[in-house]
Amino acid sequence: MFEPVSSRLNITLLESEILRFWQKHDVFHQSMESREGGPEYVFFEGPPSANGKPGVHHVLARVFKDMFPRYKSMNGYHVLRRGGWDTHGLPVEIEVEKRLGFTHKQEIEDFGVAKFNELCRNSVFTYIQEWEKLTDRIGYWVDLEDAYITYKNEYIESVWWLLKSIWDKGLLYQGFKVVPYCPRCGTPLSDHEVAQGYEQVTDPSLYVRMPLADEENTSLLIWTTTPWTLPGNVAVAAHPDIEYVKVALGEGAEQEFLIMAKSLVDKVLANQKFEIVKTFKGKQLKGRHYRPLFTFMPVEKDAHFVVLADFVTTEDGTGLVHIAPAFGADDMQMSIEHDLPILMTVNDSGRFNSDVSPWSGMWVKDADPLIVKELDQRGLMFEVGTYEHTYPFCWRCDTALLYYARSTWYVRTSALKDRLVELNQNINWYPEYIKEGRFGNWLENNIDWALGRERYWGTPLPVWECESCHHQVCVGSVEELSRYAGRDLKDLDLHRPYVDNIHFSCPECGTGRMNRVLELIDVWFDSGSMPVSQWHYPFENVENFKNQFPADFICEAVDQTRGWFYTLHAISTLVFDSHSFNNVICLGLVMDKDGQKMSKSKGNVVEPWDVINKHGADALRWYLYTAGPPGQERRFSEDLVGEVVRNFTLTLWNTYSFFVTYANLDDWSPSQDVKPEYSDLDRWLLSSLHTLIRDVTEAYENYNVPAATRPIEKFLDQLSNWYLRRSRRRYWKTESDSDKAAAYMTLYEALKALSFLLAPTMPFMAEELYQNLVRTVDPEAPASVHLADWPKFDPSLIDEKLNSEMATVMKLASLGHAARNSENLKVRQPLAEAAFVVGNLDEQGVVDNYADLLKDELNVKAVSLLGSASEAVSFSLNPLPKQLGQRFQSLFPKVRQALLNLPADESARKLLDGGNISVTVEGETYEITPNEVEVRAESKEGYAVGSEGAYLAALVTELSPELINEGLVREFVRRVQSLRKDADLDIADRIHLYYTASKGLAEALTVFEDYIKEETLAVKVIAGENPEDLSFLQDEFDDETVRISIKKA
RNA sequence: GGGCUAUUAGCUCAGCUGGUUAGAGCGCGCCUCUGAUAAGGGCGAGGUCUCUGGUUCGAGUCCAGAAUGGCCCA
Repeated sequence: MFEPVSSRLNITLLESEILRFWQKHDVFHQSMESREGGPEYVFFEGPPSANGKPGVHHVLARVFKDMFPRYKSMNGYHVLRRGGWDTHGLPVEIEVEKRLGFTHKQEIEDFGVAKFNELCRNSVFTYIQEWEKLTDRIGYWVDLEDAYITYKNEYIESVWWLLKSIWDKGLLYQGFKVVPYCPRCGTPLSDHEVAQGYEQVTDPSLYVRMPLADEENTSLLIWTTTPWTLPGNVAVAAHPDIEYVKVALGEGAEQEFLIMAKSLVDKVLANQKFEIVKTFKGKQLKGRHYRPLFTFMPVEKDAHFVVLADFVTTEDGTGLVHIAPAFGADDMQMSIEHDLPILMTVNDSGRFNSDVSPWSGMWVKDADPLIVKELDQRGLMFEVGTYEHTYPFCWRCDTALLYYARSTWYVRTSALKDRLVELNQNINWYPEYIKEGRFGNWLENNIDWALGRERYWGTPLPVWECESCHHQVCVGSVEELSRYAGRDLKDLDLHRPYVDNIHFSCPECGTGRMNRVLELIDVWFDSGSMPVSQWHYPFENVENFKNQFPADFICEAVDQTRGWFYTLHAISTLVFDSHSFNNVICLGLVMDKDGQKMSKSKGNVVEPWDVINKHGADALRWYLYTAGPPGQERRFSEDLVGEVVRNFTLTLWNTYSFFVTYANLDDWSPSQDVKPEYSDLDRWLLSSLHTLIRDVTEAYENYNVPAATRPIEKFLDQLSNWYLRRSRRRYWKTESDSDKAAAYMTLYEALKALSFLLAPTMPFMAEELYQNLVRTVDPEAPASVHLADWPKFDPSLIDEKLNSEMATVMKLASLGHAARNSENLKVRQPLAEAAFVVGNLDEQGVVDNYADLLKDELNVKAVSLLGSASEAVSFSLNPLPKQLGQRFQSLFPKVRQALLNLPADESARKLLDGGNISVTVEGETYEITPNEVEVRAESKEGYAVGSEGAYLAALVTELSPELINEGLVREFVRRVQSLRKDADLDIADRIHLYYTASKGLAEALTVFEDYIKEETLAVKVIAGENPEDLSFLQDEFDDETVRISIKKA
């Protein structure tokens, strides 16, 4: 006996019971332990940070991460699924700062770094319970009890080891560079951080005069959108080969001369009267001095002259670019090439320093209008407008970034660019275009990794520097640091401020004191180092690391291309000269219903719990797998999850519940003695099933998620709406013969296989099916479907011919229904005959071979094939472009026309009998085979016909009295059945049936009494009577009236 | 400005190396079937396959350009 299954499904109840079951039997850990000794399949968890709530986009990543480890486990692989948490970094600090009401770094210093970091450490897991609950509820199996945590000393020590390895290769260096800098956070941002914060802004657009020193009344005209950089100006750049002009503007005393690029004159001086006085190449401007706009700071070097540079363009502006070395990467390059002074007019809070007296202490962007005003008053402002462009903002605090010259630490990744690119060839990217596209391009354009962060809560950069001789050492372990310090530091917290308090004397000069450099490292280095650091390698777990590197599979959203995907790849390339992962699924971002990215800051994050509580985790998972290509962005819609439940889950459930109900009624089990005798329909279903197993397995091996899921939907549809619909009677007939055994066995095999095929994707439903269908009959079977083996397909059961034949049968049945419809012939009315036309000779056998099936489905007494000799239809020819086009190329249109000119009926008959026909085009005669022309059948008058392309179904519509009677009886039976249903009778309950009917119907009912008894499980049929104590149904149809009552026998 | 990617029915998506009637599901309207089904079946309305050129006997598909959305980089 199987556990009885209600036809109603309570999804959330079912899922919570399954969760309890897994927990009780510790199935997750068993799924790892039971596969120990098997080949390793390595999965890396990209660590999320638990100081924010998980959203739907996290669910997306987690369910994709889940399915492959489950699949591989079922295939005998040992899959460690170690979780991880990303715990360092600015986001954590910002949360704490907000709580403390801090707005500036100095407040942290005053508060005390030790205390501050303690608060950070405590806040890191604010939402960890939320994460654990959700992870558990969606069935994502990952080991969170044994998760790696990036703030642990062991983790940090491994990171230090990696940094030391990079240092030893000479790839860690300190440089002076203009970096995107957040003045509020007081730290430079890495490129991937900057990338997250571009916004459309409106900035001032200024055209400013720079009066030449040696030419009266003549100015260089420059353009800028950042007035605050003007006090730092030391030069103007011109392109050596662009044409410049001197133009005259105004009259008399008002007259002045401006210099700018020729091609921009019309744009800049639109609506103004001007005259070009002189045209010359940019190189002629070289070295021309102009009068500085501001002189706040002393200039020790020669400055304020024109330099030549290739980066100057004429896309906008004036073709003359103002250079402030402290505030632009190109500008800094110029200062190096031309030995220009660097004017640091702004402090590291983004405010003017005391030298810039009028605006000292003012936030530079606030000073913009004041600077404009001053220049205007001095007559230097030519034009002021506004300019819309994208400008970077701090991705966390939303402060405008400044490009600002800082000394900071870099990893010289650009030195290994070629290796990064080569090793990328070892990675399979899904979707594939990321490999050479987004990721490949990023590697090709690699720039050094800005590693330093001037912050508090993070992995300290383990570099110590001598106060006196500036000798630097990089420390790669606690043990090494202990040696330097001359005491055992194994209990030292490797965070600030504790590491900062470790000093020792300089090993180089022997006298100076060594201080740590104070910087932290980019948190992305933390997460990118997880293959190593999660094992505390090389200090421990050397074997584990070696077994678990590189990963076979990782999966995150596409925004990690420059994030985790890159840092994993970069670190493994730098340190191990290896790639870090073999296969990666790169998910598209989840958008809200309007196509906007979901993010915490926008507050449009969909609450995953709403969806799960309503539709269940399986349905949400299935939706995410099947909704579209994984790499494509997707708009999330809760309604579509509901559709999964209606179309897929409930269909599956009903099929399952049908099976269990009837199998129990018949006391059937897979081990019964009756030998099944499979029908064509059974063999077709098994063929489809094994085709499905083959295709799904192949899809998993290729990381093709839609191909691993969508075909299951199609199979289930065919199982439920064709196989089962066509087989229904086989289950409720009374005798338990070999045909019934075959029907049960086939359906059982299909449902059982589905439970395995669905295990990685719908783990809850799969478990339910498995427990009831497998475990109840085989207590020796593995305790869970997730501990069982993945099914193997049997090629001997795959019959392509059968598959295509059945497709034809389904098509004919569908046309038969269409034909009935066209004449309003309801299916309950039996008809004498249905006749079919099929497209080609090979398919003609189908009608005979599947005659019973077609008769039953269409409720007709006979089926036949309308041969070529038939008078019932007329034919036309449809020359097939694919075949004929390829054969005749440009001659095709003429051949086609020639074929259409042939007498259609005669040609069609030849073709239907397998013969060739010939056409003559331009004097040449060609033989045309039946494969090259489709024969189409069309209806003649007097038939109910349905047709599509070459296929046609025609129904004989004349009704004999017997057929009419049978139709009446069917109407009657249907009403009895619906009474049974309304009375809530069990499907096997016997009844007593009473009726009174009008004359014609009464006659029919007498003739078909046995049939009625069989269909309605009536042990007694009493005509002409409706007992008064029973309610009755009164109805009219086909000009007959009837009154029916039933009673449970 | 550059790169990647997408654009097919009201919505969500298929459409293989080019083949002439562009499909499915949902939704909508009409009809129908049913002792597994919250379902099923049939018909219908709904498409200039984003646009413009080109290649070809033939373009949703290939090429060039453009537009719009998304992401990334400047």
